[in-house]
Amino acid sequence: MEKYEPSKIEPKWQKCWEEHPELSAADDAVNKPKYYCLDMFPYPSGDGLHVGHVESYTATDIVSRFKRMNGKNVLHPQGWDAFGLPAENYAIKTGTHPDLRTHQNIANFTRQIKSLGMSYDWSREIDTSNPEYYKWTQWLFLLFYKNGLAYKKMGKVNWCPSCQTVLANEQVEDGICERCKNEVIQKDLEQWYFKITDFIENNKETTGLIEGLGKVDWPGSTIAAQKNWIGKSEGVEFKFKVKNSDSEISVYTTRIDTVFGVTYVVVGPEHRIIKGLKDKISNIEEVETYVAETKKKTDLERMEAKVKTGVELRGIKVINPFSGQEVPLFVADYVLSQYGTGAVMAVPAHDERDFEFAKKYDLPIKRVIEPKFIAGPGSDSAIMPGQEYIKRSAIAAVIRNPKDDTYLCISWKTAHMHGIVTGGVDEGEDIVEAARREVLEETGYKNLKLVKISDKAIHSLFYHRVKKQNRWARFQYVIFDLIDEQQEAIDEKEAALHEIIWKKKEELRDFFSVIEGTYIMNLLDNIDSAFTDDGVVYNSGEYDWMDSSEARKKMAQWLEKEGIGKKKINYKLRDWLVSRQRYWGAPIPIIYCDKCGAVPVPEKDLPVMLPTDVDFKPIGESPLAYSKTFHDVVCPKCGGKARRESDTMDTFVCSSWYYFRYSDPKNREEFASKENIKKWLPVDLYVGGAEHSVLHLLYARFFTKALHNLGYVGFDEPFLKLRHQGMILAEDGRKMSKSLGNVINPDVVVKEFGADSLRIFEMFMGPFDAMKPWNTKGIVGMQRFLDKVWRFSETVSDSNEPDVKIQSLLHKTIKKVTADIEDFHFNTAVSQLMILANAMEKETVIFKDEYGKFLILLSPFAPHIAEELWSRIGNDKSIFLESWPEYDAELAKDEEAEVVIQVNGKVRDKMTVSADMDEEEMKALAIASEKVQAHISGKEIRKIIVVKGRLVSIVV
RNA sequence: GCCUUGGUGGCGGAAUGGUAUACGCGCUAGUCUUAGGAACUAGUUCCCGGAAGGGAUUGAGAGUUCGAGUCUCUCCCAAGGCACCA
Repeated sequence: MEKYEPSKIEPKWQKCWEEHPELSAADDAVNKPKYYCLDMFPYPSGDGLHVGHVESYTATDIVSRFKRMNGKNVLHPQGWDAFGLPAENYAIKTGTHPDLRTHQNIANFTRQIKSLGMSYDWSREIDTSNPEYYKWTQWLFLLFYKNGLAYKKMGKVNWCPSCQTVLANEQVEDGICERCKNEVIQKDLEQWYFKITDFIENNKETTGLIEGLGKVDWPGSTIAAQKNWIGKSEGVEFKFKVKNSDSEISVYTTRIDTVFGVTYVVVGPEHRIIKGLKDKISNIEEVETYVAETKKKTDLERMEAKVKTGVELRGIKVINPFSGQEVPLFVADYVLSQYGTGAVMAVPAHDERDFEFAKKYDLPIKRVIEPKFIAGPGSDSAIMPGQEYIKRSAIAAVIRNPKDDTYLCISWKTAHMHGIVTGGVDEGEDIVEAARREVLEETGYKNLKLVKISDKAIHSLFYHRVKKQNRWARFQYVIFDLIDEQQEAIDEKEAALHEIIWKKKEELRDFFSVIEGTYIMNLLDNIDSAFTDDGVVYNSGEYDWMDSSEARKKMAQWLEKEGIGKKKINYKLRDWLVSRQRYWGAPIPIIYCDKCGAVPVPEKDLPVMLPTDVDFKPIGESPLAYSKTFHDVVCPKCGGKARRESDTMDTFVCSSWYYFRYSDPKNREEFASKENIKKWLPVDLYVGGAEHSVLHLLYARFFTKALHNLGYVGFDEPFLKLRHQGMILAEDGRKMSKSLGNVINPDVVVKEFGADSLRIFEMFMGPFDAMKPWNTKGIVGMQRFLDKVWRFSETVSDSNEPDVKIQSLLHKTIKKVTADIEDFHFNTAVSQLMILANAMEKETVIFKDEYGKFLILLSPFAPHIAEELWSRIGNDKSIFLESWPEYDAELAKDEEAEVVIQVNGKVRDKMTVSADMDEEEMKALAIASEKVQAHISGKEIRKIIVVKGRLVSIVV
């Protein structure tokens, strides 16, 4: 038999599959259950395919082939996200038209993908820069426009001076353009927006962007990232009255429970109250100078400023509606004008920013929240007397509050760890005994009962607060409550305890303050940080001793009753800015007429074609504006002189709906027909990089929701199941990058090892979603494996006398590989195939049926070699027309099982018995074992646990 | 700081609460070969021991359990996302 040479067989089968497109085509007509398996379509960059592309495309190829063999009508398309800045920048540099460059790149990508044996339905290929495609991008823009979801407004926008275009908030990272890494500045410009904020919450029948995340199967991190980006916060908005004036200042807060701690109010520099109260502000010049200065700063400079700055509006006092207290008013640029009301109530004791500011300007800091370490009955951190004694989960202190029958508990471990107990534990002494001893010395009580308490509750008290100060507090005293084993005695003991506490009150004052019968640790008398957690409210009038959450509820009710405020929900997400002043994108289909204003281009005139007579140099305005053929038009409404909108759309608009187009890529009447959308969508499996966790996925969801809301589609989440491939690092553990010269080119790997080896290797490297380093030596192992499979095809025999061992392993493999593909555990699927191959190789004869089934299992992973060997064992049809094998639970069973015998949890012997031996028999055999006898003889057997076919555990 | 995901041999990694280290790489020895390579065979978590055997071990500590990599709690570390959003 000749050697396994991938370079010979792979091109051969690729050609054959190309001649038989029905093997990978999605059939609109057939009435089988559908499965839509989608890759995030690539941007065809000049660098060509990356090993990361190979990883995700192999995964979807495996799933697609697997689903087809399981009788599904699979839609597995590929296309090109062809518009975008790199091609345009390349054009500026070299003078090559972006269209030409893009299509060269697409040709290269296509060649590379085909060389990997991917089973795409190429008849559905799409290209967002093709007028047949962007016609519908424009049509969707107009659909949104007509329904009030696309609008133009003047506003502060992110402007990248280097790219010479505006950017969406999502494309700015830390004030830096994510593309070119230059600083982004703020500019006032009139721009187009999509109303994505209409869909944050449910909108009529359409599930909102937040709630919809609850019904999709997506990675937790991506769901979290989206929620985080939307940034929903629930709070209240209410008014501070300005003293001696009709003016009011609305503030927004999520922590109304801290309102009695307000010591000043701050407005952002753009707040209109500054103008409104101009006459009353005694230092107006100073204020105006400050405002002017902050306006000059970029967002980046504002954020980078280490020290908070601000100016008091002298002569102005505002009144806290809860306490009636008068507090000063400040202007400071740490308050964001765009968020909430642009004004905040400042609570330095419980907000880090306010704290910092108050320290700097020497403003009062008033504490109104204490950490909650007194647990009420029913709470899981509350421990009531009479609970069982638990051996090592000691306590240090239990103090009862007789007023409401709650207990303060301090765990021994925690107390000791933090130096609360000074006595310490002697070497080798039991920690619980140490506690008893110390208590005894302190109090003279003997019948101490130790109770278990939640470390978590303690944690919030000691660790959290103390660590924030970057030092460990040390205590000199400890008070123990005594909970006697006799319930009756408790009252008496309690009295005694209180006596002790009161007696020690003087000494204790340093760290316990006594408030209303509740002992509150006064650790932070010298506050050097804000306490920002929820806790118990005090110094707050009628709200005293409520939990933060309860106080928030009651305070909001009061505000609403008084008519000074209301509950309010705020979001960080703003509307999506979609216009770009660049050439290589889909033109916005709007015409401006002096008479009629903005007029949508009539549908029959779509697409608005990108002109070719332009210079690409970015000049701060779209290059389209200088195309005579493009710019000057007549108004479609009145026939008068008019000009076209010269901006193009953000490329994310093009990629927000492409998954619809695949269902009906050649439709000239609609973006996709209703039947085809209904037939194929939503997408069952979507695979792509985690870098799209926020932008693309959020925008695509918005498009689907908008189309659902307008009645075009019957579902409101486009991607049911989403998986991200993990990043593949270079061999040195660093990111692959051109500048480091450590990029692996798939072409080179295919040439040296073959596409099948590359595919299997990328699947075998580790969990699909994990970051993993490349290792060229590792591919050798894959080649050896495939070589082995190739070699032992020689031992295949027509006879059908099954080998029990191989048959059992084969069925186990069918079971595991099937489950692993469903679960995206490709690495263990490959490993299981290797185990089967290793076993088959050791046999002198392999039966054809078993070998064939093995090849079918291998085929989605390594399609070329599977197809080749399949034909070599006498099949004339493609292996991909076979059905996926089913496993037989009976055959997968082991006849014999190796049973482990444990004594006190340690493995002492093993025995091989028949798999269905009953428990009594196993017990008897286990006890009879010599090695076991050595460990149990002379001892009493207390317990025996038997797990059938697995183990016997003997406890002595 | 917050959110998310992780931490297991020399390396990538595997393990429904039930033999930790499957599978692959690497390494060691051997077979074949003029030689190198390839291929094949055996071995390979660590410590003690010639062996039989024993002990330790899944970032650290504790808890639940006959039994914990896996469940609970605390701490430490790493990666990624968000971040002056009140």
